Amino acid sequence: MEYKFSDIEKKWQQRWEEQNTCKVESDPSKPKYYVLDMFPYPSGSGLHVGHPLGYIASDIFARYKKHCGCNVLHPMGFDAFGLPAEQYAIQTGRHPAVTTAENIKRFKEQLGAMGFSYDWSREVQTCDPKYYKWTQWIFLQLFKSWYNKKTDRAESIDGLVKIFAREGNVNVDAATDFDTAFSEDEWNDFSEKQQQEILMNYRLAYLSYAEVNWCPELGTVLANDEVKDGRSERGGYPVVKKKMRQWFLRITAYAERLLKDLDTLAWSDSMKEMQRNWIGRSEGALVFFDLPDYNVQLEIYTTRPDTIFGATFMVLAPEHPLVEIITTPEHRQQVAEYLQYVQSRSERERQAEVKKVTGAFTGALALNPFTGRKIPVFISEYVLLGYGTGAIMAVPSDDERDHAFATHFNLPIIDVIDKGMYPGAGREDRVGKLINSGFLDGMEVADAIEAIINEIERRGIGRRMVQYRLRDAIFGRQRYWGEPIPIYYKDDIPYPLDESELPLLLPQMDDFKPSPDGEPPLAKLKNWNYEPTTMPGWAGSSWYFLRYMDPHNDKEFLSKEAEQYWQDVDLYIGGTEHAVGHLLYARFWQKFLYDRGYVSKPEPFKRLVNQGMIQGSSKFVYRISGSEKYVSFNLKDGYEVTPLHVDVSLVKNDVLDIEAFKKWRPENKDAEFILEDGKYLCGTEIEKMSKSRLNVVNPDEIIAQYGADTFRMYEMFLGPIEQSKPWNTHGIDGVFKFVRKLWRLFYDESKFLVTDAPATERELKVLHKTIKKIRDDIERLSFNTCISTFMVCVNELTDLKCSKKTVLKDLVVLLAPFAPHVAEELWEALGNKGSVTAVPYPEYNQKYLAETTFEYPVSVNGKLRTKIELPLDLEQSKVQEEVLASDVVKKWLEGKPPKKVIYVPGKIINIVV
RNA sequence: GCCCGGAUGGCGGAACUGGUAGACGCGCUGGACUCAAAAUCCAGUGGUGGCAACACCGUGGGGGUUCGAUUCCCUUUCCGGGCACCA
Repeated sequence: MEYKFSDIEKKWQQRWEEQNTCKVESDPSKPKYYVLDMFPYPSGSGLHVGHPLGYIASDIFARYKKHCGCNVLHPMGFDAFGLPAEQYAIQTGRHPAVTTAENIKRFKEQLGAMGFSYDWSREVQTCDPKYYKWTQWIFLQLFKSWYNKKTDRAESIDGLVKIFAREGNVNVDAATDFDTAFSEDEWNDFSEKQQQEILMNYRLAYLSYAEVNWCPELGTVLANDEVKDGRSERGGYPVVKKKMRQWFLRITAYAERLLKDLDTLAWSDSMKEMQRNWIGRSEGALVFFDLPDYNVQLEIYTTRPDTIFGATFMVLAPEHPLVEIITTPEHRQQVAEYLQYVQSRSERERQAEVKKVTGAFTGALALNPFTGRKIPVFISEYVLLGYGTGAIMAVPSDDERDHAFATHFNLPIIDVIDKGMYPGAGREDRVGKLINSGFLDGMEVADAIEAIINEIERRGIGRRMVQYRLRDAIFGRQRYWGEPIPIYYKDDIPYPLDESELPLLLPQMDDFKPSPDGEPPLAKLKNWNYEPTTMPGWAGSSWYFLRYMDPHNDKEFLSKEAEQYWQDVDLYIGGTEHAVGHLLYARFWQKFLYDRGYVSKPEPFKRLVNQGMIQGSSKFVYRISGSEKYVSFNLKDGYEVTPLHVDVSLVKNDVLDIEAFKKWRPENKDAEFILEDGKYLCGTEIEKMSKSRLNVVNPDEIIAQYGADTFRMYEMFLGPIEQSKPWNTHGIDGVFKFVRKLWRLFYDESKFLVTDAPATERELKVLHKTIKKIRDDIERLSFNTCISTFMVCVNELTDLKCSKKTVLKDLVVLLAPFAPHVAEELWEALGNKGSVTAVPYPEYNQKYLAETTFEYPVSVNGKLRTKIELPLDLEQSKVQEEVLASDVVKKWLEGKPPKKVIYVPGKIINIVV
């Protein structure tokens, strides 16, 4: 009988569906295990071979855990709101709701063909009102909460109102920029509008004016992580800074906890490091510098207060509010020109020319509180308004940028650190001894920092301060295809919708082109009295993992019972591209919900694995400029050529199918070719897999040719999941051969070969060795070595002609997570009823692994000389005796006694002479 | 510039805590079957020398620790990723 994968796979996929094999319910009698994939954005081009890499890995692990007796939650859904569908709609006139639904259908078909064990009854789609009702609900909870620094958690805003009414805000320590004190009497006298405006400063979801990343092309603002190199991540359009009224989420309140709790997570070091850098904690001091000629103080932040004796000038960000006040009449002109220049520069230019020194003198002088000298105040774009206080004390002796600035403007430089044995050290290194620094002289940097901060605090001219680079997240988007924000306005005051009014449905619209002035599409609707911006793409993905636990609940976002049972994600698999976006926001929402008592775990994802990207190998043809002639790869150097992407399906082993190429596009029909050895060879480049690069390999084709089981195993066989690698189909035959070889242990051309004969010791050894290795390797997600182990096992069983039921039945179960279809088929062939999924995973028996003797490699001075068979756990003295008795060893020792004999049981014997 | 990774045959990659480097697969070479091809099966396959047994070299380069290093330490080159005027 032949191995007919397409029949087998169809049969089992159908049966799993009919029998609800993958459905899972809370079951307190079993331990839970939650395996999650990052749900995909359903793009119009469907899945390519790169997408399933992580899904296959998670499916193997989920199935494995099921075999181990766990109750496994392994769901899938779609991140269905977002820019691409809306952009596509604007170009084609097709409504995003329609195209999204189509795309999801296609994705589900493709996923189904790969035999994943998803419980589709738990599917979520972020654009479904039944889902986004609860996204809106969480937003309302954020709106109705503030962050109490005293208790270090989010609390109800109603509680805050009570405190205000009772004692004003003087005893309140909240996460806010608001610093105006008021008493209980003042609070009670404020108008409704004034009260609401004050409360807005405390809410975790709040409206504020701020510089935002505005993308005119997309007609919307973007979060920091959606901007790369001054361009939008989606589409690559220019981004400019713009001051706008926006919704924000106060993620900065959680900066310290988001940082600290990273230590509790089983994530890769690089992933944690990326989050640490993004949060960007630094310790330093806030210091006030007097401006004697004005009645104001300049607040600066520094991480190196010890260098204050070397501060010879100050620099403000150009947009700093004090610039207007302190600029002297004679410098007004210069400053205005400089501000003009700064304005004219795009974010991109500014980033590209960071080395360029620019700035202007305001004419104002500040007083260095420690040297007592008057120092000039400059403005320059190298100081950013958004970080610290937007002003610095410049220490040109120790800061590279300050030094460049001082040199350019001819300002004094005073050495304050004697670097000693670290002459190349910079300010970050914090090494050396203080000089020219009054009472700090002779101190090590670390001690000096302590001493100066104490002195600053004693004099009341500043204080210790921790600063984060993390900014509050902009939450509104001037776009259509997203969750409406459940806020309405009365007298221009924003109020939350009542929870009973949720969901606030996204109204049907046909024309939702963005306008360049920032007017959101919903504002065009006459009877829309709600907030006109919608939520960003990451809103729905910040909590979807919780909804899977209780997807159909229309009373709560998540019931207590479901939450208590499933708790958190045990294994999360997805790409690195979400390091500082989704993964940070999701942790933030989880912590918020934890504070408010809705979930019981402060972190959502215990273990995170980042699958690598599968790149495409793009193929190129070389057109001779100004002609219809194409020259083969190795001959192209003699010509002036333009490389053009060619569809990978037209190329086999770098050879172009010329006829197919001519038919491929009408403009190619008269193409001529300069061949080498009668063939046209294409060039290759490894790039990201994408439609535009014509290098997309579709999994459907591979599955049609080899079947899903081979496809799954081949993707795993390519290498470690974490590694990125280019797709190539060359090796897939090897995996396919393995499945057929396994099949041939069960069937030859005509009959079923399996017998009930007892297995030999030798066969059991092969089996149990395999069980142990597979179990160990699955646990550390080393699936590529699992496949190799299976191959070795089947090769050995084939050599032994072992078609014995006792051996094969364990092997089939062992293989089931990897190749579920063929495993089910063979399990049934062995006379078993029911799905193999329910069968316990085989345990290995130490008895069959334990060797009594071991062939020891014997080395002399670390060089392998011979091998000698010895009982495994022999005493050192016995070993010595045995080894030295050997003729070969005697020869190597040349009659001299050895200095030492090193014996590691089960590993090696080494003789030192 | 800073911070993380990584470098092993012709190729993808194995070697879990220092212990026989190159598992497994691809490719290649030779052979069997065949009129022939495909498919399948068998054997070989890191390099150099040798008819051979065997010897020497070998995990990007240099150095170190160790009886023993792909693995640990220092240094250097190259590649990938992230951040980037963050005070």
